[in-house]
Amino acid sequence: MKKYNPTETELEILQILWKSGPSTVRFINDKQNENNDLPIGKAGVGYTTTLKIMQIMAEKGVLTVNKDSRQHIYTPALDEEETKNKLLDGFLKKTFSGSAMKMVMQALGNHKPSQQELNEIKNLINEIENQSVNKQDKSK
Amino acid sequence: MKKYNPTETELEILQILWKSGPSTVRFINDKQNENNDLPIGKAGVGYTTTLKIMQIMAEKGVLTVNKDSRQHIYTPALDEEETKNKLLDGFLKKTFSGSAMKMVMQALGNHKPSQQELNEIKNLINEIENQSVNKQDKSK
DNA sequence: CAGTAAGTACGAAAATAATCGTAGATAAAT
DNA sequence: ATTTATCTACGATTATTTTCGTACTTACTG
Repeated sequence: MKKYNPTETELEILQILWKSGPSTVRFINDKQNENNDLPIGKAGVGYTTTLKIMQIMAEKGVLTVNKDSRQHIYTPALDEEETKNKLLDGFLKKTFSGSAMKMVMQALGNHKPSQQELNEIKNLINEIENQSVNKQDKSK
Repeated sequence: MKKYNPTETELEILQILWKSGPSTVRFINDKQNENNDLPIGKAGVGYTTTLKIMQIMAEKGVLTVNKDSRQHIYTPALDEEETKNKLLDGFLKKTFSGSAMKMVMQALGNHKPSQQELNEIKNLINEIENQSVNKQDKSK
């Protein structure tokens, strides 16, 4: 299994697909252009640009495509969470010497989380701790 | 102030500089080639490649260079923490829709931190909580 | 059915990043 | 004082990613 890394644009497209489900090129292209609210004079991404990228992605196997109807329907072939984990991993290696802790610390220290968010984390930490203490029947 | 984003290679060089302090091209190039332990047949990064990149970085103002001696000495012109924060921010936007929490949760859930690491985080959380409790009139 | 709108296919240009070869200058070694 | 090693300068090449123009094809409208 070779290592695949989505490019910027590919990732943007994947995100839209993960969020909205299988879509046409038209839909994706519209989303791209409304997301990146463009400066006054500047045009958005051309339709054929998006098309081309998505065709390439399909070639690579990153998307599957249903050609039954004229408007081809593209579906992400990669698991969202797994892909994000890989991206996170690569980012960690490059930027924080692979230390998730360093990054978490920096993210927490930097981003001033709300009390609610802090609680979420505390809960998660508790879960993790309990898990390792009594890993007996945790079938949740 | 325009937004600058180091490329892969530039970041690698910055990391070495941040870690080791002002350095010559030779030093950086050596580090690069010992870090990326290369597959048997494959050569490392050429010296002039590293040189060229660093010259470009200097042009951009990302590095400063002292040319007093023949071996030019390069120094990072960007603050490490600030730069990493920006990178983190960009990564969050692209990959986790800008939610630091989502990412932290995924990082924690994924990487199975040690008890020691968990404690560090708990401490940090406590610090943050106390901070917001004590400084009452802190309008955010 | 004619004409327009909306798709896909695909080659090729433009933009960006990374690599290297070669030349010339300076220092070090013998 | 030669020769050899080490540097910098810099153009040019390669690789990768993104963008788009153009040609077809198929649907829709009247």
